[in-house]
Amino acid sequence: MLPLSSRESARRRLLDALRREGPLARVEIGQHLGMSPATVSELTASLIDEGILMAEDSADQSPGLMRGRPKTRLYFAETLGSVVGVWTGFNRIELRLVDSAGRTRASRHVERRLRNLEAEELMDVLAQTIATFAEESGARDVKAVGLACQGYVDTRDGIVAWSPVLGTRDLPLASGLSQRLGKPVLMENDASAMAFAIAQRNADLRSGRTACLMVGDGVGLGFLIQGELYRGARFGGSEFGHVRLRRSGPQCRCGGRGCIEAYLADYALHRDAQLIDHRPAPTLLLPSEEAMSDIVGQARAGDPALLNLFHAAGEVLGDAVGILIQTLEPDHIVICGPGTRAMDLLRPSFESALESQTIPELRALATIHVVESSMDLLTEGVVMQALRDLDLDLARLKAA
Amino acid sequence: MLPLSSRESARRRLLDALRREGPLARVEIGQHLGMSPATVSELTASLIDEGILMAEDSADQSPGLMRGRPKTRLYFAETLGSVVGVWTGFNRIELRLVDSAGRTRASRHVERRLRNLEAEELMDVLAQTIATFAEESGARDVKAVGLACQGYVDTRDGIVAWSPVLGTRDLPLASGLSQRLGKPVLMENDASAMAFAIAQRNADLRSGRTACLMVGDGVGLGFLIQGELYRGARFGGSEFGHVRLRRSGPQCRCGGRGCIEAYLADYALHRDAQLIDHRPAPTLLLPSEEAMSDIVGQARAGDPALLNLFHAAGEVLGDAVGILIQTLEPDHIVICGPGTRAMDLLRPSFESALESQTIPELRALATIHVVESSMDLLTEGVVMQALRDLDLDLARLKAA
DNA sequence: TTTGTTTTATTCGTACTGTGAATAAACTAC
DNA sequence: GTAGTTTATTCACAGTACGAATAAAACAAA
Repeated sequence: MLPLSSRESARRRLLDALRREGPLARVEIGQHLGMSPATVSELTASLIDEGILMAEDSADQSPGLMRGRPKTRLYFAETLGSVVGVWTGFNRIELRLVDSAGRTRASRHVERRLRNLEAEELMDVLAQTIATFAEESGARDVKAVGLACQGYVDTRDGIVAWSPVLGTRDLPLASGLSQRLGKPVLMENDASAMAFAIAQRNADLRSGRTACLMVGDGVGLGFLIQGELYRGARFGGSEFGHVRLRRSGPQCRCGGRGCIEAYLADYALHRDAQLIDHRPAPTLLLPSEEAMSDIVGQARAGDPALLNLFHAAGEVLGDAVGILIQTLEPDHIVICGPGTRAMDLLRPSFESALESQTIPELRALATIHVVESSMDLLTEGVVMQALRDLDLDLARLKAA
Repeated sequence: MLPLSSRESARRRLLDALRREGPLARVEIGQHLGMSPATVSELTASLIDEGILMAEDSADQSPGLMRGRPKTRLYFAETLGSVVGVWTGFNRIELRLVDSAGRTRASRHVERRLRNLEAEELMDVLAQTIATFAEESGARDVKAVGLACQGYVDTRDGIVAWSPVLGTRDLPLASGLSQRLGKPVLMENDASAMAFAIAQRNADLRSGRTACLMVGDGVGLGFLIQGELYRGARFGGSEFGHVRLRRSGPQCRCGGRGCIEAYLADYALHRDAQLIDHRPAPTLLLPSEEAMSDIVGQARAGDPALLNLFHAAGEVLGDAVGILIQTLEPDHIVICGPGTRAMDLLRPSFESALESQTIPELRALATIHVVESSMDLLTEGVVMQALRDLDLDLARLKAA
């Protein structure tokens, strides 16, 4: 939250690089980050001293076909413990156990719907689910929990002001879980977490401005400036999916009408597909991947009513991206999440809507990346953020 | 453009404070900026050495009712020269001559329409206008020119990709004028310039995130993070006015339909008011302030058709602010420009549209400021930016 | 085995920035 | 005058980063 000191930021960049790239020798770190060998030596010396990093045993080297002094790679100490990342979707909870080096040790998803629960019960269930997962994954050293969900998430105070997946408003979820689990709990908006995870895997996206539109269960936006998440006044990202694009459009889970989400989200497409067949409108649950594949398959086979649905959705996506381009002028636009499964169906109307909304000079600025990512990548993002927080805590602990 | 070194940023903050507050003693600078007296002494010593600042003669002090060593205030050296700020509107050019301390020495506006001119002629006319103004204002020491206009302005290269006020596309205006005037020319999007000027006058707006929506000739957005203009990938701010909010709304100057501007800008309100009276639709010129006052007056008197116009405009304004809140989550929203003259008429529908689009928690984040500002404030913003650039150039010159 | 060659890592001296504390300066009050 | 008060400068020091020199650890060649 508070601005990082020069040292802290160098330290963070160093540890970030090690998590992304795996073990690196000091020279390599210097090349990656543009630091002098002297600086890298000094930084790594204190990180090793603090027990965060370890130096590779020179014995276990790669084949002996290289000249010169061999590299000694640095890696994260196992003793640092691990972090559990959690995503709570509409009727599913994704869990991931990650060690301090950023390697996934275990992952699982649990079918569970939280919306019908009271605040206390909800937190009990969630805490229990996390604890069970950690135990059954054989983790004895969980240092923190990172939790992402849709909606307005106050990342600083760990309060969910409103979320379509929870029944209650202004829920102090972080403190509630923290109490139950005896560990710090860090909250994040889900689209922000996804944006961060995707940027960790693509260096291009970590330079300039990247707007990451996640389409799936809902529609969210994560915005990165130079690889760091943009933070608004209170809530991390923005619930961009609830921007109202059509004054009298279809019903949205937020209570409004014509939101971006009400056209593009899985639940919306599924609901509208059911309505075409005159079947009873389903509840607003997250439809299964099979159900969605089915709809996409029928549309690809030429079902005209379904094609219309995707046409309208693509148009809304084009308008949404147009707004982002005109407001933020990003260098990169990423469209990600399960919704990309139908990108071929969305594309024609997406592109024509985008064209009709922006001048060519502006459109040419942003590279549009379509990244097929599933929701479980999301837990990776929130874990990475939690790990970085832990790094910082460790540093400040030693300093005090 | 390139990130400032620690020293450069301290230096900039110091000079910014002096321009905003007028002459300050070293202690006062320290208090304003949270710097130690030692640091301020060191910084000011080199600024005085470089001839940028001067120390007040201890003789001309204020009344002798204070104890202790008297303050010696620091001020900008007169010898540093001045800067001309220019805004090109639809049929008006605003000019302002400012000295290095940020004080306005002269200002003027010229009625002139540039849209009908070819590129070369346009630049000739503009250069001539600026030169004449500078000469007639008795400025012999103009060091730079800052130029703001509506549209997609590439601030780095000084190219106007598209502007409703110019006839040509991708016009290299900065280099063209620079050649003709023999001085560096800095370009800026007009809403960005206005946002910067307004933030210079209100300290609150310089902390956190401030989205400044300028309504007048057109509709523009300037976005500030911690008092500094947000820069997109290429163009400074964003031509937010051309976000399309209604799929089949009124015609906009950009060629599209249903843009924010097509409801809110002066030309749009004026045009639609004429249409009500079945008078021939006027050309898309900037109507005079009198004509606009007339329309507002008739609406206040109860003309139902005009009230409808303002109702629709207010609704669009509410939607626009809603989008900003949901996308950027700013701490402050500023609505400024001549369009605020009708804020009383816009307000009811503005507020209901905003309410229907955002959840209360989110709406509560942003303070909405209505700042009645005319377009001539805009030249102040662009001049301030140009002065800061000059400061930096001076510093880098000395360093090399 | 010894002596280079090559690459990696550390150490050392230096430069820059920013700070607290001590000191100097410049005035008023009595 | 002298004491008191506020402002400005100086000085010693700490933190950070860097280039250059040096040390370390391997392989290659004689």
